Amino acid sequence: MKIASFNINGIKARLPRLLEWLEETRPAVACLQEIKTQDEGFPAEEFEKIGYHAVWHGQKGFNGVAILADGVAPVEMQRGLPGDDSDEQARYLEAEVNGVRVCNLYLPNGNPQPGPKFDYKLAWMERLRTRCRQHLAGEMPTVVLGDFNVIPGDRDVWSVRAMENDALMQPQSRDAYARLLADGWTDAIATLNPRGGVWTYWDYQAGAWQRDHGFRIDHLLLSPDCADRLVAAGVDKDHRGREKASDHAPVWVELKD
DNA sequence: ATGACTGCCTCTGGCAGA
Repeated sequence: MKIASFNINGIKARLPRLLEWLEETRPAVACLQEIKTQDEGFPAEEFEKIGYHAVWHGQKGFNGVAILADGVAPVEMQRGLPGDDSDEQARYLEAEVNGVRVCNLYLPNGNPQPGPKFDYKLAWMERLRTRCRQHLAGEMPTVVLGDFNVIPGDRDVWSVRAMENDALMQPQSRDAYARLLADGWTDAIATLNPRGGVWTYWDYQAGAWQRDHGFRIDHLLLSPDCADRLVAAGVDKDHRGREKASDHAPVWVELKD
């Protein structure tokens, strides 16, 4: 089964491109981030028309995540990241699809750093690690995927110097990501591309796409039983170059059935 | 060059993004 993640940067603005991508690549599960709509505005019927059922967790104006499944209804298991009752941001949604637990996340950006937004990011990452450890202790095959807003290493960015002060690649952000992985998760794209040079995001500004000035922040993490089933993983890079594209490209992993 | 672009909701400019 193919499981994909796509930060779409606004579901209303992106709907034609999103439907096109789903029909062309037909993932069994598609996790979306930055839907930027309230629950009432989510266009579920547009996905139903092409055979996808959805669960979603929206918020007015920004954030928001959704999980789509081909021909089967995802069974929602968790809405919002546990660990802080005061956190109102719609950044996390879990569902079970065909025996696999899918954890879809939109991790806080954290800029500017230092500051309260960076503190929120790091605290969020600790909460995520706690949640993920619980999953590793359980029985269900699990994939944790989405926009992590972390550049894991220097080989994951076009220019270390250009990004050195960014929250996405501060040592604290990288250490938190490394600690999460060390608990037992496999970064699918990194495992299959050990030399790096794979980007999932290109800024709209400064001709970043045309110059291939990108970095890798969208990740697919596999529990050990899913890692044993890893067949392939990749980036649908050509979708970033289309008319009215998101600033992220879709990423995906193929698991043996 | 403290720049650059895009989407959202609308206080049509300010915020957020990364």
